[in-house]
Amino acid sequence: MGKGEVTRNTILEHATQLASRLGLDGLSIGRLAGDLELSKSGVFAHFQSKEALQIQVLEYAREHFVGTVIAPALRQPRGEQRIRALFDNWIAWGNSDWLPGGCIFVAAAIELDDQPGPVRDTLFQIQKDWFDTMAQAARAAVEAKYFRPDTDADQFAFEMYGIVLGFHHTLRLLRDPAAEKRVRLAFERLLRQTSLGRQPSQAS
Amino acid sequence: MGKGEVTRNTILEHATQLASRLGLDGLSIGRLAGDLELSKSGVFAHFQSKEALQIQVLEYAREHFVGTVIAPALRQPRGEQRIRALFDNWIAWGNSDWLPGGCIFVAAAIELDDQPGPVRDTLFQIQKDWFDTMAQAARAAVEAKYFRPDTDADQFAFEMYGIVLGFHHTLRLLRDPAAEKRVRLAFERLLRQTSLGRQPSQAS
DNA sequence: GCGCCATGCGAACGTTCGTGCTATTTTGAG
DNA sequence: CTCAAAATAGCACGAACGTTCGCATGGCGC
Repeated sequence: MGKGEVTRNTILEHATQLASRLGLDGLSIGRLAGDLELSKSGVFAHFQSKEALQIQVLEYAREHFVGTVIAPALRQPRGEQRIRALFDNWIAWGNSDWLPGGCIFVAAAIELDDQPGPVRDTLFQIQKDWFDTMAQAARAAVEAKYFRPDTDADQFAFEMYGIVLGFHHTLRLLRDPAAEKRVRLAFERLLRQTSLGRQPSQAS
Repeated sequence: MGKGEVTRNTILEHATQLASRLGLDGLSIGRLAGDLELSKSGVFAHFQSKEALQIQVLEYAREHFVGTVIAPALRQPRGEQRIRALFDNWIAWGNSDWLPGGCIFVAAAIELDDQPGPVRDTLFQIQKDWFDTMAQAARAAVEAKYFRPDTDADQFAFEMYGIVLGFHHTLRLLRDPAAEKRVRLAFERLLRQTSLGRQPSQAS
């Protein structure tokens, strides 16, 4: 790994953390250069444009997300353990010190939701893949006889997503110390209702 | 209402819609002036600073939120009807043409969650009040014998909040046409589980 | 209908932004 | 050790930002 690549990684690391606090748009090349004691043009030279920097930040974050959230969970057996691992890792990801401003994908989703372009497209794909991963884990949980056979996997992913989003807002804006307790309660409720084993008749 | 106040309202109206798309930080006085065919200094004169403008935008949006979401719901009888009205009005608010970029409070919450200052404080209070309104409606639903007597009203508010946030993301970033169906399904599930009437034994 | 004061304009300020150039320094292969 | 190539610095640009100031002007109370 040449020196340039080392610098590039350093920049991306810092940029990712900065973007989690200030948003992808709040990222500025001058700020990055100042923080890392580089020249503005030195930083700029590693990326052809600010837009390219934003995209690479998203991809850099995705690699970490896959490595710390998805991959470990997929090493768990299908069913309850994998579902719970996805959830726990996700919660830990949003709280990690590595992202001082909270989940960068949540921040970016709000920021980019009506700003068409390649950056949005990148984020869209990341989020879509994540949804699919959750839904796929739900389908595997059905096969593993953990979830009810009539489970709507996409609906499960939707509800899981909402629960974690609620956690993110409650923790980060409202600073509610009960946020983690609440999110776990909500998830248990979702699991209880989706899983086999004593659950309501839930007609139709 | 003097001329100045009329202009001020026009500015705030446009600023609110702009902020819903670009964020409170993306708001720029020059952009506002251009759109409204005013001079930059003319716009600026109505507010002492950009920060004051941001705060007034939030308060302007809150008035609308109270008027179109909360007040009509509070005119419904306690219990199921009021709970459903809160939910329906909220969904409609997030979809309304009046907010072309989606709920401005959601956008602002992400943007401001780690940027201390008076703007964040204003939003914090708005969101806290909204949480309290939901929880209070849940308590009223308990009194009205719609919700189970052991209902945790704050937990209900948390879950309702998460469900709607999931809707917001699914609709706005993923553009999933099934978003509205999903959010209604999730809410029905929450209601079924919280309300009296055939519900699971839900031990402990 | 006079006169004042709210209202808005125009120009300018110092910064910061992203983005080009052209040098200069640093790196690593032969 | 040499020298081309890679990496970074330096400088400048045009544009946009929030903010300030002095000046015109027109709406409205008296």
